[in-house]
Amino acid sequence: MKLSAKTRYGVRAVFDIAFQTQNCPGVAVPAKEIAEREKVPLRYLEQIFQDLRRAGLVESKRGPRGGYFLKRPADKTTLADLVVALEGVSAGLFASDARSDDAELGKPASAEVTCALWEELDGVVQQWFQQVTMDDLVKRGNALGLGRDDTLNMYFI
Amino acid sequence: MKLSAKTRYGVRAVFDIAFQTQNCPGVAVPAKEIAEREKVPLRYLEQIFQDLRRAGLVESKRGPRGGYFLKRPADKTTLADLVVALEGVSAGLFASDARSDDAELGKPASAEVTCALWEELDGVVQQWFQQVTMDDLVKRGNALGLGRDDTLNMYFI
DNA sequence: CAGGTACCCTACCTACCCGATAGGAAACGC
DNA sequence: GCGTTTCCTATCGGGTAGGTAGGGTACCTG
Repeated sequence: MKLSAKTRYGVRAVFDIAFQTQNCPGVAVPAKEIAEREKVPLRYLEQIFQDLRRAGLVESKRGPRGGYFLKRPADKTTLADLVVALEGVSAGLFASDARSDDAELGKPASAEVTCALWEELDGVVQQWFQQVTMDDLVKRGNALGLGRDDTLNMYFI
Repeated sequence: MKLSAKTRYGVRAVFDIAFQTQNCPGVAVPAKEIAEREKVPLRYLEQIFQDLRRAGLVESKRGPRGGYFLKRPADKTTLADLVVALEGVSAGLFASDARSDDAELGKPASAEVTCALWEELDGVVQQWFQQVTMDDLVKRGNALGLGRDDTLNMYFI
């Protein structure tokens, strides 16, 4: 009953990109910088970004001046997208295991009731995930007065 | 991002008692019967019931004719009670881990935003858990026409 | 009071998976 | 071509979920 560190790292990482590049969308942010700011092991963060890239949420640019940037605008990427990409579950965060209980020969008497229950919970949670966009988080960051790294904005002077 | 089998088993077990004794509340249901109906390993189910008993959700009676029965009426026991008792988390199902990220020296830049996020999610989920009672589940079971075991009602003829 | 029933307590074990580290290859920019 | 940065794969240690086991204790019945 908890989110994996992978997902939490991933949310922080994507938020970091969205926040840092809110004035210059599409600019690549190197993983190294993100790792330092967000206190995520670099080599582990790289793996996370691979998952995000394969899921079509970020794109990458190699070599100097390379890094990662959002494929879609920040208000089109939801927490649900991240969770699905990183938690490794397509649909049914809670219900999935309950299903396997039935699959085994001889389903429990109360399966009809409890399975429906977990699916409802899934619905509630997924709906909540879907209505939180990265842009929402950026706005929150601004409201809290979080600091941006200047190096990115340099090129806009 | 999933409930443990322990919690799922526990929900089924408590539902089983509530459902079987809906016409004769307070009658003890032996673990052995529950284990068979709900397809839960008996020795494991016993452990689960110990947690539930210590949490004050069920009471037990030893010896022949013994078993477990609900301490409170079914409409006063919520899913939240069960989850707290079995998942081993007092408060903060999601937020707990995010906290420890901060605790480590050098908190990530986005901690202010993301921690608040997980706490909100906690709130949503916990609220949902709190508004589902065992009695609700019993009603669902009846609506679905689930079968009760006759042996308990025998004594009411 | 004897013996079976059923709960109770503690220890232990094992397979899985999360989180992380590592090595090296491929692309890119200057 | 040389440094930078992403990309791919393998590996690995530790924690824990899930279940087994053994023995004890209360209770009822005959």
